[in-house]
Amino acid sequence: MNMDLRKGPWTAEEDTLLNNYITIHGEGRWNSLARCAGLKRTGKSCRLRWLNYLRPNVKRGNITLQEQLLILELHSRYGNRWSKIAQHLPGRTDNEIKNYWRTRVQKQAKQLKCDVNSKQFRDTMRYVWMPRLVERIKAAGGDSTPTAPATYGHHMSSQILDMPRNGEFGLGYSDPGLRPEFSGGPSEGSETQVSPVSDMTDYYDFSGGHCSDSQQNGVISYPEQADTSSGCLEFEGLEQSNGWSLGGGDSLENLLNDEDIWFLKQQFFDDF
DNA sequence: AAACCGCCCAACCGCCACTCC
DNA sequence: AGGAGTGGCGGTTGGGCGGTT
Repeated sequence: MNMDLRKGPWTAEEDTLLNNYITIHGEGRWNSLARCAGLKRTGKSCRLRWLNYLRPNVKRGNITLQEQLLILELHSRYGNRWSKIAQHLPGRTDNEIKNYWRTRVQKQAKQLKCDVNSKQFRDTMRYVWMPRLVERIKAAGGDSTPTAPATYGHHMSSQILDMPRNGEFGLGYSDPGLRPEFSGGPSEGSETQVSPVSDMTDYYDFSGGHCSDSQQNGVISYPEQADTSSGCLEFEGLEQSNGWSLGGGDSLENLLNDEDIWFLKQQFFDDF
């Protein structure tokens, strides 16, 4: 009924109005809040703006390696339940995680010409990207000691990062209500930062590096996966036949170059 | 220099669940 | 019980921007 409701990008004035009102009166009852604050917006719009942008401690951009790993793991568990995933990433909104997934992860699936929900793609994430993320977090986060990266509580970090040498991989949340504790705001300390456009690439290195500990003998066991028919995926012979290895890199964008895509198709997507 | 293209992300939309009267 | 109002969630869109031709 409201004829002059505004849509589209928020102005600085609107942000100020919303911020000031919530500072004084608190959030909630969004429709009446919008009216009382003098905003020509729907309650929904106000709520979204507050939760995704104005709310204190909200983090935007620079999704860390640790956060990437968490997102991948949590998505394998929860699927597209973004708000559920966001609960484990303090300061991150469901919207941002959803955007991250669509722009970064789904892009890789697209390059592989497979469905992002397919078992093949999930396996690629689990057995290739995630172990590589763990390695890179370890490498960037410091050393081989149990010391946690700055952004994680020790409980979480020990679960995520102390990947057993026998190649088992899994975050192993023993507590379903576990929430990793980040030490501070964005861009702090030794937190492993990645640029918004370099998230998940560069984990493949076909130039001839070495296979990681997590993939010794070319076999990765993944005992915690209940939703796949096999908990073990063979990487045997990959290096020999293709010179494939999992060397380091700095960004995921280059993770799947043309050769990588070709190779992965050969290995995992032979229905092409 | 300008046109084009693809990516990113803020914001909107539709649906569903919950609460209150 | 049921209808209205509201909140929350996942999917989708479109504008801005940077890179490329």
